[in-house]
Amino acid sequence: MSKKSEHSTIHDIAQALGLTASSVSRALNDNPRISEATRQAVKEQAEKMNYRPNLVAAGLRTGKTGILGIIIPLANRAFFASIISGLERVANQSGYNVMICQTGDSYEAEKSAVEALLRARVEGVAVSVSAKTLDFKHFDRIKQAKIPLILFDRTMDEIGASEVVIDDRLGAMLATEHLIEQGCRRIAHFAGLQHISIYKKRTKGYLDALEKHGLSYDENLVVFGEVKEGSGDAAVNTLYERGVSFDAIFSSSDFAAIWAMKNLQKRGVRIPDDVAIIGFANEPFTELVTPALSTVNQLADDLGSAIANLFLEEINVKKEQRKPQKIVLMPEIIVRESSKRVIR
Amino acid sequence: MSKKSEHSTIHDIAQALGLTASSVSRALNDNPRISEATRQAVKEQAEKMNYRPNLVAAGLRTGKTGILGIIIPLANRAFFASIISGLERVANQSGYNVMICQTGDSYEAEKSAVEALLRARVEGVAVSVSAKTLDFKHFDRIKQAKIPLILFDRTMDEIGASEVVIDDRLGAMLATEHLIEQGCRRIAHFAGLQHISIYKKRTKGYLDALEKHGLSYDENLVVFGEVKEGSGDAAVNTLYERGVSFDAIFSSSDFAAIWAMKNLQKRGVRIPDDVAIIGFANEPFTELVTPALSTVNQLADDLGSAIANLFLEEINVKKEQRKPQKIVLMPEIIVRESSKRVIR
DNA sequence: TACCTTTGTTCAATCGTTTGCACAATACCC
DNA sequence: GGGTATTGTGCAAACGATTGAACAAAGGTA
Repeated sequence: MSKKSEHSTIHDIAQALGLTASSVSRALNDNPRISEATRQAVKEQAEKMNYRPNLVAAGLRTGKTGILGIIIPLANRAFFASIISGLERVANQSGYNVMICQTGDSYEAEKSAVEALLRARVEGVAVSVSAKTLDFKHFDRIKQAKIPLILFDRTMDEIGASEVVIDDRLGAMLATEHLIEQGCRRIAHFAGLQHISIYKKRTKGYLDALEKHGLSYDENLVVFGEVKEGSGDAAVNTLYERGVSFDAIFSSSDFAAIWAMKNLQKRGVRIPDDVAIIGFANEPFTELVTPALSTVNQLADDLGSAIANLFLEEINVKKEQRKPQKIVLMPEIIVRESSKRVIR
Repeated sequence: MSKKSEHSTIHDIAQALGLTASSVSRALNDNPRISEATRQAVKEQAEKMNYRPNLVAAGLRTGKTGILGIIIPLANRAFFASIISGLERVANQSGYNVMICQTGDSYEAEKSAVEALLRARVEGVAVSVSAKTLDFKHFDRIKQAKIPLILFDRTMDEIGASEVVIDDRLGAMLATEHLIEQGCRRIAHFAGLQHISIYKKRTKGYLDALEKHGLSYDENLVVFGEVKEGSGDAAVNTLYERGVSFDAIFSSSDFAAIWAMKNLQKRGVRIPDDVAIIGFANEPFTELVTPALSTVNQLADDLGSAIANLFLEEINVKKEQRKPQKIVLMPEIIVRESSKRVIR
């Protein structure tokens, strides 16, 4: 019983049945060039011997490891966690495993993550580009390896890879229009850093909505800069310092929205009656705060499964004629108490 | 330039330098049996040729794939996401990659996750056992493979594997004591399903704290049953139906705590002055609700890194004499507004 | 009977590394 | 100078699967 290895191999099965390894291999893979009788016998014996195919050996021979790589800034963030979840679920259904690498938003870590995945010979890589990444040579290595490269969330046109994203402009537009429908006319906007494309697009959506409904743009209503937790608090202060009046806020981030809400509540402002608020991302906490925060659903789980599906599609296309695709998911707004005014 | 493979191999390097693959291999691995001169030459050439070691080939030969597997119910849950994050970070520092499998709390999925990871020849597996898992044969296969098996969060003594957990009893005790220190004397408890060990331990901690401080146990103050989102709401109703008075709640789950808080707020109960509340888990939303929810920090990230460290330790121990270890992390309470009464 | 298919199996090479062993060249010791 | 270490490389066999090609046995056809 105690072999050299802990696992039985196709050779062991072959020996037990008086066959060769090749026949066993073909039997297990349902190759037509094998008789039904031996196929059965082999499978029974495999079961009996607790045979478990060695994907490493098979991978060496075939070049297919059945592994997908994903590179993200931080696994411990709701958005990325959902993407991983969706990606793994779909990939797994097709027999693929998922390997994850975190960059901590460091350029160096991103580079070494790419190398690590290529060394492991993954069959494809999905990346949310690190915020600090400015050059893209390390992604060329993925293309040189001729495996699918799929960007999501934070994409970079320069790389010329497939993309899976949501329509940020549309999401922002829907959010802003919703506020307008609630009767709001002076809608403030927390815009985020504009060199990051998703924030730029959200601001575009805000502006488009205003224009569509004939509202004029007042630059005093827009606060640029990071949209992290504390900044929502600061942004409200900024609006007050400017002495500008507003009856709604569309924040490009749920975090900033929540802190803005806290600030306003402290000031005695009623939400949504005095100021309606809507955020962006559908972070888990948004439905737990009081009042529950309206937001834009980023469909993170769907993004993950879309990535997996695109990968499965690309993997079967001849590498040479693989054209970068762009998949755009349509976000939906989730209306909760923070923006739902009583019917006038 | 266009070889059969997309990657250069040690043979290519060897050929370019008039050496053999074995020497190249030794040079790259800093084997002492190689001259400094050729070591240099090989490394330069490798760099020049964009050589990337094929971990699949090496893994086949050595049996070491450099991959760690983790099996969790759902990646998209803050606690597990943090564990993944901590695990990946530490594992990565030691050159390991992480492969994840989700079970969706299904027994079947758990079984096939084990198989998938074993087929991929991971060097160790960390598992949070699915809620539906009642027999453990599939874990035997991991032990048969003689690789480290580490259980976390939901553990099962029956399996006889190493464990990394937090001291749930202590966390609960600290939480309850904190409430007592705030002057609370009639502390309600949302206990969760008692056949799940973590909830049982938390209830134990609650009882221990009461006893330590000479408070008598009133069964009317304890609500058993699931501690999911809606159930916090129902639990408060139950307390009112029982007509029992209480000045604090220790909930074994943040979710139940938050819904309890919402319920109480609707009833006009002031928090923390009328009822102080503390939850368990330090879910991300706890600091965002109003009032911010006190809770017990589960140290998920630390759990993840502890798992990685234990793995790294066990991997170097002769498989035969690997003894199951148990690592217990000490949780801390995080006091926020929901339980911090003004100094009397 | 001779020849051609079809069917099922074996043979042997291959994927890219690692590694025990052999072996040559040089260094060391008395 | 003869014998023994020491040092640096090469040889060749793994690791466990896959796969094109060869081949034997059986069946089919004229």
